Amino acid sequence: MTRKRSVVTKEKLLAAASDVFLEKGYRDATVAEICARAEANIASVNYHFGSKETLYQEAWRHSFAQSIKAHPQDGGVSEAAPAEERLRGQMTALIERIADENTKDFFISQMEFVNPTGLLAEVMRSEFVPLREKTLAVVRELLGPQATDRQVAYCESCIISMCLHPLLVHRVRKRAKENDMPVVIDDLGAFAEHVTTFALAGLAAVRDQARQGEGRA
Amino acid sequence: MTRKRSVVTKEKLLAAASDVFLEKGYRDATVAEICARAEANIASVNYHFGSKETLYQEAWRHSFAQSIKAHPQDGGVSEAAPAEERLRGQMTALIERIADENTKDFFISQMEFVNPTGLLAEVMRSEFVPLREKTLAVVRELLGPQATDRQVAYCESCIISMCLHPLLVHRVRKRAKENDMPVVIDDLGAFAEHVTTFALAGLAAVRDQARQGEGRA
Amino acid sequence: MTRKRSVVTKEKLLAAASDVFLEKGYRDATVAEICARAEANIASVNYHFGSKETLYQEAWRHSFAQSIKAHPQDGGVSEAAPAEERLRGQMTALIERIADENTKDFFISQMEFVNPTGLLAEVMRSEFVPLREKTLAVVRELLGPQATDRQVAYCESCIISMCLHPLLVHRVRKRAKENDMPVVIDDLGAFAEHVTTFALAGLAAVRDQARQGEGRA
Amino acid sequence: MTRKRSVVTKEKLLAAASDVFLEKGYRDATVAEICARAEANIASVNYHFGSKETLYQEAWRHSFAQSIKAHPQDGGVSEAAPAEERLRGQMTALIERIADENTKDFFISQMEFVNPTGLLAEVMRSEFVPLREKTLAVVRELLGPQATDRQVAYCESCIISMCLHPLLVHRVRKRAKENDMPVVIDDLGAFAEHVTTFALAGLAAVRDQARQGEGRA
DNA sequence: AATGAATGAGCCTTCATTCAT
DNA sequence: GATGAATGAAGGCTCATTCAT
Repeated sequence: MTRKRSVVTKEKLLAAASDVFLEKGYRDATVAEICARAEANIASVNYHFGSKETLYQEAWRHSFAQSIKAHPQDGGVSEAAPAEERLRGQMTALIERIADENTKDFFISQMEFVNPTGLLAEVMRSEFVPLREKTLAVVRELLGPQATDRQVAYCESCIISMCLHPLLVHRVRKRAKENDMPVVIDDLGAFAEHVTTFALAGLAAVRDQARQGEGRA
Repeated sequence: MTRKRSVVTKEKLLAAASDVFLEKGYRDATVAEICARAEANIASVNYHFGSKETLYQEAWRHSFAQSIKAHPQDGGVSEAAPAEERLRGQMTALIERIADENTKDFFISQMEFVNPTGLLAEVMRSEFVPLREKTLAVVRELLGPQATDRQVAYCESCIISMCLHPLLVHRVRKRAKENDMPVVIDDLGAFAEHVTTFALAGLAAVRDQARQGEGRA
Repeated sequence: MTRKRSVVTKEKLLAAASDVFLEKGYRDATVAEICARAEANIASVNYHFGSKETLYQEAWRHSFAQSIKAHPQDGGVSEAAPAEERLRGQMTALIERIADENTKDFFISQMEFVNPTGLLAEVMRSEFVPLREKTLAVVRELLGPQATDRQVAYCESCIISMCLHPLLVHRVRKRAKENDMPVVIDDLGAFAEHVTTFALAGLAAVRDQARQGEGRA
Repeated sequence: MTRKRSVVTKEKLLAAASDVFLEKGYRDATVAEICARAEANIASVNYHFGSKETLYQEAWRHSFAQSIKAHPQDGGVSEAAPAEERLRGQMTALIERIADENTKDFFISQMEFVNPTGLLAEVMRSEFVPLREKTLAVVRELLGPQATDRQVAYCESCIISMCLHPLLVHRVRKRAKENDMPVVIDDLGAFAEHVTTFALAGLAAVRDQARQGEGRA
C-alpha cells in the first residue's frame, strides 16, 4: 500500500503542477505552491521528480496524454470516411480539445513556443510530429496529386492556425475575465463549422491553383 | 548635454529591454542584464523608469511603435483600392511585420497572451483595437451585407490567425536553430500569396453561406 | 539466516561508510550514498546504528582495528631485541600501515584533527594513548636516563611526525593523481630506512645534549 | 568613499570567513554565520565574491599572505649566513608561524590535504612550491654534493613534518581545551631548538651515508 | 543627475531522520 | 525485522530595489 500512496502523491503533484504552471508560467510557479495545492510536503517535488524542471516536463506530458485521450485526433470520424469528413473531424477535435477547460498542455506549449525554456523541446517534438503527419496526409489528399509539398505544408499550417489561435485568445480572455471585450467565440459548434467551411474553400482554391500551375508547367 | 545623455541612456535601456524581454520573458529577464547590455548603471532602470514593470510596458510600447511604423497596416495599398486588394495589403503587411527580425513586440504580446503578467493588458488593448477595427471593416465589406457580426468576427479571427501563427512558429524555429525541423515558410512572398488566396476563397464561401442563410431566414 | 543477513548488512555498511567518510569527510558524506554503496536500504543506517554520528564512530573504530591488525605496532620485532631495532620496527610498521591503501582510519583521524567533529575524540584517545606509550618507552630507553620527560616527548613527537606527514602527502597526491608533482616517496622501504637513520641520529644528538645538560646542572 | 566602504566590508568578510572556515570546515561553515560575524548582509558574500567557493579561496589566500608576512620564511636570517643558521631560521619561522594563533591558512591547508574540496589545489600549489624550493636548496647545501635528489627530498620532507605535525596536534589540543592531555609543546623556543638539533643531526647522518654510498659506488 | 554598494525576501534543493506498513 | 515514502529544517543563491554619496 505504500506503493499506492506514492502513486497518489505523484498524481496529485502532477495535477497541481499543471495548474500552477498554466496559471503562472514556469518561472513564476513555485514549488511551494505546487506542493501546497497537492497537499504534499515542500520536499516532495524533489523526492518524486528530482527537480522542478523534471516536474515541468512530466506535468506537460501528463496533461497532453489526458487531453488527447479526452479528444482523440480523428474526432471520432472513421478512417474510411471521405477526406472532407476526416478533416472536419480533426479540426473539430482540435478545437474542442483546446476549448476544454481541462486542457492545460496547449497553453504550456504556447508559452514554450514564445519563451522557450528548452525543457519541453524534446517532449513536444515527439508528441506533435505524429499529429502533424496525420493532418498533412488528409490535406495532401484534399489538394490532389498536383499540389507541391510546400502547398501542402502551407495549407496545413493555415488550417491548424485557424483552429488554435482564435481559441487561444478566447481562453485567455475568459481567464482574464475581460468581459468587456467582445467574446469572439460564443458558440463552439458554430465556430468549428465556420472554420471547416473556410478551410475547405481555401483548400479547394489552392487545389485549383495547383492544377493550373501543373498545366502551365 | 547631460539631458541628451540621459535621453540616450533611456533609449538604450528600451532597446536592451526589448531584446532581453523577448529572449527570456518578463520573469527571466533581469534588470542587471538589461543594464549591462545598455551599458548603463544597475540602478538606471529604477532611476529612469521607476520599476522593472514600467520598463516592460514602455519597452513594449516602444517596440510596437517602431514595428508598426516600419510596416504600416495598410501595406501601402490605397484606401480607394478594391477590398480584395486592401485585405491583401493588410495581410502582407502583417506577415512582413511579424517576419521582420526587428519586430519584438509581437512575441512579447504572444507571451503575454499565454502567460499574462497583466502588465500589458491596458497598453495592448489600446493599440490593438484600432488595428482590429480596420480589418473588420474590410472583412465586412468582402462578406457583403448579409453577413452577421459573428461571421465577420470569425472570419477576421481566422485570417489574422493564418498570418500570425505560422510566422510565430517560423521565427521560433529560426531562433532555436531547429534546422532539422522542416522550415514551414521558406518564401515569405509565396506564403503571403498563399494565405491571401486561401483567405479570399474562405471569405467567398462564407459570403455564399450568408446569402443562403439570408434566403432561408 | 535473517540474523546472518543483518550482520552482513551491518558489515557492508561499515565498509561503505569508511570509504565514503574517507572520500568526502563527515559532512559531505551522505547517508544515501553510504546505503547505496552498501546496497542497503536508505533507512538501514538509522536502523542499525541509530544515527549517522554513531555510524561514523563505529566505522572509524572498525577501520582502525583492521589496519592495526594488518600492521601490528611492533613491526614483528621481538621485545627482546635492542631498542634501535624495536624503534625501527615501530616506525616501519607505522609507515607501512599508513601507506596501505586499505588503511582508512588514519585519514579520518587527520580530518578529525584539523576539523574536529568531536565525535571521535573519545574513541581516538582510547586507541592512540596505548600506542603512544609504547613508543615513548622505546624513545626513553634510547635517550638514556638523563633525558627529561620533555625531551622524550619532543623526540617521540618528531619521530611520529616524520613517519606520518610525508605519507599523508604521498597518499593525498596519489589520490588526487597529481602526477605532475614530484612524488616524494617512490620507494617505501628506502623511505623507512631513511627515516630510521634520520631519527636515530637525531636521538643520539639529543641524548648527548641531555648528558651535557646533566653535567652542567 | 563608497569605494572605501566596499573595501572595508570585503576585508571584514575575509576575516570572518577565515575564522569560520577554520572553526567549522568548508561545509559546516555557513554563509549566514560568516556574514553575521562580519556584520554584513546575508547577501554580501555573493555580492562581493560571487559564491561561497570563491570566498573560501580568497579567504585562504588572504590568510596565507598575512601569516607569511608576519613570519617570513627566512626567519630573519641573512642569506649570507651559514647553511645551518639558515635552516634554523626557516624551521623557527615555520614553527612560529604555525603556532601563531592568527595563522589560519595552515589549518585550512591541512583540511584540504585530507579532505580535498579541490577548491584550493591551484591556489595552494602556487604558494607552496616557492617555499619548498627554498628549503630544498638549504637541505641540498647541508647534505653536500654527494646527496641524491631522493635523499634531499626525503630529508626536506622529514624536516618540514617535524615542524608541522607536532604544532598541528598542539593547536588542536589547545582549541579543544583538552587540558587533560599532556601538552606536548610547552615552550615554543625550546621546541624549535630541539627540532633544529634533531634535524641537523639527522642531516649529518644522511650526509655521511651519502659519502659512503659515493665511496662504494 | 547618476552611481554602485548594500539589502532582504524568497526560491530551489539537500539530507538526516521518522513512521506507517 | 526491514522497507521506502515522506518530512521539515536549513543552506546557498538570485534579484529588484534602496540609499548614501
